[in-house]
Amino acid sequence: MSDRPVRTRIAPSPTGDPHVGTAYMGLVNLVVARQGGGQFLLRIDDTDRTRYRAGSEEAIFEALRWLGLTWDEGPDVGGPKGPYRQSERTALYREHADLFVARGAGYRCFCSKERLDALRDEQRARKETPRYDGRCRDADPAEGARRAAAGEPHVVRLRVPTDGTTTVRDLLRGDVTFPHADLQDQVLVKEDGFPTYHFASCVDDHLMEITHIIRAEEWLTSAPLHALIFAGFGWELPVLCHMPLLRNADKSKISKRKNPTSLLYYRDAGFLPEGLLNFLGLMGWGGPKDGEGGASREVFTLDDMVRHFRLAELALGGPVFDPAKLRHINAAHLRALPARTFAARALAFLADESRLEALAPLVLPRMETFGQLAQVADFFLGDVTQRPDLLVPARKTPPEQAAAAEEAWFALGDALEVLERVDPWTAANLDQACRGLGDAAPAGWKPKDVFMALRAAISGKTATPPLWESMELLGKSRTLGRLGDARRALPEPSKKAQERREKARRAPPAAPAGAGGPTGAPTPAGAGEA
RNA sequence: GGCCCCAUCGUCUAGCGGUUAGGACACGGCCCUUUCAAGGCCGCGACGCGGGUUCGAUUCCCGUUGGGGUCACCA
Repeated sequence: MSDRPVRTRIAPSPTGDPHVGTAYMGLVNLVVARQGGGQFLLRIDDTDRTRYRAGSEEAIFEALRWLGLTWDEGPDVGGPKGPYRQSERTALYREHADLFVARGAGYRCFCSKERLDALRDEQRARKETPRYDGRCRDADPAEGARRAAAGEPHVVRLRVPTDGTTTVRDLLRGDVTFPHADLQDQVLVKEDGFPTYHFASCVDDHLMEITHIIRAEEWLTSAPLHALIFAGFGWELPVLCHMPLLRNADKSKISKRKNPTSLLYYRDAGFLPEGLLNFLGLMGWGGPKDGEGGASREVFTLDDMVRHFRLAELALGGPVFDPAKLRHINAAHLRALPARTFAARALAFLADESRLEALAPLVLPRMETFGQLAQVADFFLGDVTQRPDLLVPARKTPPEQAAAAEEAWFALGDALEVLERVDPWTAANLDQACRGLGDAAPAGWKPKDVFMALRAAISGKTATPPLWESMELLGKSRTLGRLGDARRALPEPSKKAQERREKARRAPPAAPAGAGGPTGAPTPAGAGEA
């Protein structure tokens, strides 16, 4: 790491919308690479075929390009260390897995999933930390090789020393020590032959000559595993740096439940890339200290950041992502635009020709002059002021309103869950997916009340073009964003009420057929490591 | 629960042994103004707690509390 040129990377996985955390990591990694005169790479971490979402990779490219976080090497631009898509590197992983096993750093494990599940349940019942019991650990490697060659399904595991500790040096926190007793023989290659994150990432970081691994703090506890993998290969470990996690207002890890997290949302809602980047740069950092007497300045550009940012001085408290502050920073950048630039960018934001074309069939029947366009199309063109009063059925009497607000909160939550899974985002699909929502209407609500709540949430009014067409045109990120806004405009039900509701949902009295209702817990946004 | 990380105004942060603890957002007030913004001024508001170390702790150490993360053939 000493005199090699600085090389950093982000490795998002294409499992959903491009995440604001990806942009945060991208920003820091880009800045550090630029400061070191090196390269910033983009690697797509798509080793989990079950979570892969079509179009997600393109959306990541698009969002990062929009932000101006351009990569020097990546799947689309190529580079000397490619390929940069992990699914295209399987031969490399297989080769390295064999080498790893040959070196005795890992071993083949033939335990069945059933056995491991049973083991885990047992351990949990005894209130122990679930971990692999090492049954295959000391089997004869030659025997393992023979069974593997015979095509017997198996995984490859890391051989963690039975005693002692591993200490990793984090750039921001110093040495962090993990007893091996708390680690387990992690799976490195899955039964399907694909590597797990841990393995692929280490192999790639080495082969791509990454010098600084800058990633989110959630990875800190797997750092010793990675250190062991690098050591197993006899490779030099890059500099490790774990960044604090972006937080919701309640300090939990940022989530789409409590914040818009999709970069596409911020783009479509009319934030400037330089504004969002600036705001992200403020997370953990006070801005360039180039003011009077070294005063810090919190409105700055990417170039300023490259000039002044000091990774080692980053604040470690998990910063709360505050939309109000983001708007303020964005406003500063907006107001600095020369009139000419403003005009060009405003035009680009409002609508390109194809978007106006799509708008035509929805607004034409509802307008007589262009003078009425803005009024009819207001919620397509810009932000909406939420009207909590419109989210509950109009005929509810004032005493019923409070209870109805709670019902609306839950109904919007259900809608959010259903809508998140709609792909592709078309009116027909939306219609199909939301059928069950009407049937699942709260007691005392008619199906149309639920759809009126959705209408009010996306538009702030009760008279609009057809719901599904409107949602389609509005786009997924903004639709979900507004539903979330509407929900936050309502008082949040008590924890108790939420638990009660959760329980009722798990054991539905009579699930309406084809309701498509929410079943399993939704997977949290896969920001990947970036 | 085990392990790991973290801790200055409600929020983002400055501070790196001696400061009236600074700035920004938000909030409140005033000014400017035909209105609303923007802008200017003022105000509100923080070192979680307990031990040490030290002449002196927001700052260093330990503990505690609180928050967060992580414990998958997901990343």
